[in-house]
Amino acid sequence: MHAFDVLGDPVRRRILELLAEGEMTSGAVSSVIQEEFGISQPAVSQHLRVLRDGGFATVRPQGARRLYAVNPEPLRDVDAWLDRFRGFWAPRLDALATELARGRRERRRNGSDHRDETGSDP
Amino acid sequence: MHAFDVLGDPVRRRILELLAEGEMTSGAVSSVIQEEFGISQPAVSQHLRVLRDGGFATVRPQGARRLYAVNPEPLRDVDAWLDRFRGFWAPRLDALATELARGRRERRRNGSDHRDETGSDP
DNA sequence: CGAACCTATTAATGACCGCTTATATAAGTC
DNA sequence: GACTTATATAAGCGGTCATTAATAGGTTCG
Repeated sequence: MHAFDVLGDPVRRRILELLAEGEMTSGAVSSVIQEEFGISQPAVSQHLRVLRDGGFATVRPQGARRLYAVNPEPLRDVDAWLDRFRGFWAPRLDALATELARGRRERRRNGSDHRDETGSDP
Repeated sequence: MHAFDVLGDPVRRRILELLAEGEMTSGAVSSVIQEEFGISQPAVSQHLRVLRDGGFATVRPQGARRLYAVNPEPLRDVDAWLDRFRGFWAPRLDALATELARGRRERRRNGSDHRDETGSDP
């Protein structure tokens, strides 16, 4: 499943928003989501699974609970994909800032090819 | 259809990549996509429609042709949604750069609420 | 140990999405 | 005005994904 497909679901986006604020147990996530979206616990668990499989979240068992946390890699890829559009809303000065960020990101990945990291593979 | 749903499809992402490089006629887009993905002209046309409806692209008739161009707004929203995760991969110095960009973006929108622009509405 | 949690998995169902084929509309060309 | 080109729409089908219901695997605690 592609990064954007994972993010295509509002429940999964909301879960990531929650995890962005810090580690949370599966149960805590479930509570909030069930409250907000009115879906069952298994449904939430399956969304968590998709997030895990997609590399958006990591799990760490703690007794009977499972602590979930954000794994930023795929989100960074999405961010990188957006680079090619930044010119549309970040003219001139901002460009300097994002170019800085981009260059740095580029360097961090092992001086790679940059082509189509998140892209649409025919 | 939500922004991320629109971006969930590889064909649509590819179309946006093409349009990012400049205006293109429907036909030109179709050629490339049909070549790369092996789908029909109507299929491409339908994807263009989704991009139009989602506000990702604008059209401008020119004789018999239709010129498509990127409309960055929804992409900017996606970018804004990512803000809450930037801390994960843009520590310290990069933070300055993105914070610059973010502040500027914030200011440009009419000093709004910033909450959940692209978000998952329960 | 056994009962009460906490979380994940499986199987089945329903909805939606993307594709194709067929067709419509509109503009250029002879 | 007929023919071709350019693009869009309509209808129908197949597949995929989210959800639920039922269940299973662990963990804590009395």
